[in-house]
Amino acid sequence: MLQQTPVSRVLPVYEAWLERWPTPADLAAEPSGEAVRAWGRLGYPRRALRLHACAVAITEQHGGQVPDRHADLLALPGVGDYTAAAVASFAFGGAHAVLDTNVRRVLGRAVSAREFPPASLTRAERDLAEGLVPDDRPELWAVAVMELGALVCTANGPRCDSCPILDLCAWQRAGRPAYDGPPRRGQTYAGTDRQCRGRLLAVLRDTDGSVAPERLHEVWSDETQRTRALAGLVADGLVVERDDGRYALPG
DNA sequence: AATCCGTGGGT
DNA sequence: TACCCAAGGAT
Repeated sequence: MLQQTPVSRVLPVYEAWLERWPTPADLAAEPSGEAVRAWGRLGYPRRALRLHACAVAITEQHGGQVPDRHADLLALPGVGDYTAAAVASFAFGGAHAVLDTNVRRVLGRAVSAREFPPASLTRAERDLAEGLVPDDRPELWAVAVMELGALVCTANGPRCDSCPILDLCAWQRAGRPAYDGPPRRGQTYAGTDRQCRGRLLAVLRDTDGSVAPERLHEVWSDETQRTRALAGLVADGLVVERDDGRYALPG
């Protein structure tokens, strides 16, 4: 849930989710469409599908227990290098470089004197991060660096006056120079397939049972784009077309 | 390697 | 008002 989504928006959904499905087996026993519905408006609903698939994999292949090894975590649906490292470290105390957007920014500033990290994770960043993971209580290091980035060393308006490592920050020492790398393109959204998919799925999510195609027309009039987006949702497994031509979340 | 994939709060 | 971007992953 936290992938590309702020903590404050995740928390209420997370609480409700765990109350309804306390264990992986509980979630695995449900149709994937229920996960998509319960995902609500967190965004990137394919994550809901993958989390459901993840619960199935844990139930069927790991005896219902979340695996503790990085390689096993990495093999789970929707779990990439960051999430595998985060779970292996936070939950099991493993020594891994937990490289999320916050950590990349903190290390980029404190060590490399750059306001923002490169657009994509570089080998140099990984080498640096791995070299900093301590042997003793590595999970404390991981959570500390991440929280520092989330609460103090923020992307905009960093609270440098209350930073605990200000005296060893290379970016501070360099006079906090502004970012001068290639422009990081912003995501336009209005009129995109993403927006269209979001509108279509919202109709399905907020409706019990199935909906007629006409209901989808109401939220996106451009037929070419609507058809393409709907086909994409079906291909992703987020939506199913029934024999009677109506649409529904996967049952 | 570059693109695609949602949503909403902050500025 | 328009940006910016947030505990990324899959292809």
